Amino acid sequence: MGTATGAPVIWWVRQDLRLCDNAALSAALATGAPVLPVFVLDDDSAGAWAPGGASRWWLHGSLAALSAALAARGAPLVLRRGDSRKVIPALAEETGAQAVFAGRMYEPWARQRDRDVAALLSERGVRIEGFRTALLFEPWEIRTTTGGPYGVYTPFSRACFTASAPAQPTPPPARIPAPASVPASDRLEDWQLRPSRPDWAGGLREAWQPGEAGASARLEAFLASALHRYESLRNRPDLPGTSCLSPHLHWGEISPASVWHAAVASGAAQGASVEAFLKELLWREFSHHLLWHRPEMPEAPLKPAFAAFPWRNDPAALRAWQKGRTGYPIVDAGMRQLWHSGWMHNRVRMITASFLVKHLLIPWQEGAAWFWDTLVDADLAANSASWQWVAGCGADAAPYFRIFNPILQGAKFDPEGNYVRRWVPELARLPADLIHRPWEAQPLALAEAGVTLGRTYPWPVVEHAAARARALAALASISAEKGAA
DNA sequence: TTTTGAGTTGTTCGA
DNA sequence: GTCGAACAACTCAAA
Repeated sequence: MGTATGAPVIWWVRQDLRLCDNAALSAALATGAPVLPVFVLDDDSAGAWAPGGASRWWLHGSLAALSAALAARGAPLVLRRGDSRKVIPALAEETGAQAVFAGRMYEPWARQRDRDVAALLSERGVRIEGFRTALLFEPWEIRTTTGGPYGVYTPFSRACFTASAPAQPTPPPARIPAPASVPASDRLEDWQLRPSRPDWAGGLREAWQPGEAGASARLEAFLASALHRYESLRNRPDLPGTSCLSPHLHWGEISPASVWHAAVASGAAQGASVEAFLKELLWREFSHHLLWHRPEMPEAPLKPAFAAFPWRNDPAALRAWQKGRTGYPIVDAGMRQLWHSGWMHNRVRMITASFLVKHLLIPWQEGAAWFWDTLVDADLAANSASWQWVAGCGADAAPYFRIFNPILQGAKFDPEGNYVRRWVPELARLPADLIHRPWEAQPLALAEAGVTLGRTYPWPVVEHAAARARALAALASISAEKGAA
């Protein structure tokens, strides 16, 4: 191991805000040169897919945590803002760096940007190397027997289980040799990633601890208390049955390989629950697989027939959905949990998304845009793939007749009504058998619970049976047979 | 090339 | 109240 002197190499930190199990960082360290960690806030390149409000709040915390962890190991984090096509080559020039190491990104805009940056660096004789830091498998590694990409989840997951297991995670470096001269950095505070006027982030602060330490703590808590019952309780929004790792995984504060191996090692005795959890990690992989092979996925339906779907333009209904005022308690609870905490239980994401798309016939892109702005785990691959799946226009999509009944779903997965009570407090005093359908309650029962429909809580914006019939008719209008007739 | 079985997460209706 | 079938047609993946 030589001493760290001379020109540095750049570790370009992106969605891999961690020191553990980071192949890009390891490769930078392996050169023996001083390492300069750099993060670029590149809203220019991301365009419409720049991080939304909740994601920016998270990013601030995660960068602060990474900066502190790096400082403790002797290396300062350099922050720069602007188009990476300018910032990265300029930094290489300024520091004399001959190499740049980065974790790969898979968003279409990021792929284009990274190609451009590589070309610009190449002109200057600087090399850039990409590493797999965000996924278990590269999207192009998993292939069907004929060599093509998968379009159906189950065979994709089987191929992943058959492929060689992801490598064991590597420990964090004890020390990171800093360059003798460190270029100027922006102040994180000056980026104003956190809201101030008004400060709406109180619920986020309560719920989350961004950063690598927070990610590890969340994983440990999940392994200790919920993994062994994951298969049965993961659908219960009223109970802490899920891992809540999604934002940590999105920002790369923990590697999917770390999560994979921890689950396998800790839950060996509860095979079914471990397998159910690993399959969720593979859904994340599948989303990236789809985005890689179908880069139009965030904007356009994967099934072309849906271009002719009779979507409605209904700003008032969209607003009611966004604000949790649809009159369907399980839907409103989910939308308010999202607004308050930046996160929503997966079961409720399906219910609320189905409601927007099928009961209200509002384009899935509107829902995806709202989630993009409000979720702390907003991820282009997962968000786009999941909305398309619910809408029926995606890969392996839900059949046309699968229209969630928000009353039945509420009764089935929030049987005591405690999830609704938590997020829709004006209904808290209704008994469990009425809380998911307050409009059917007798006047006396409503009065005893202090509920006045239309005043303390809205009437349903649409009637379920009528909305279901309307959705089925809309779907029939784009079916192949109908189109040919 | 052709064939075959299958496809995350559901609801409703009628027996 | 419970239970099983119907609900389209299509595409995918593998044999």
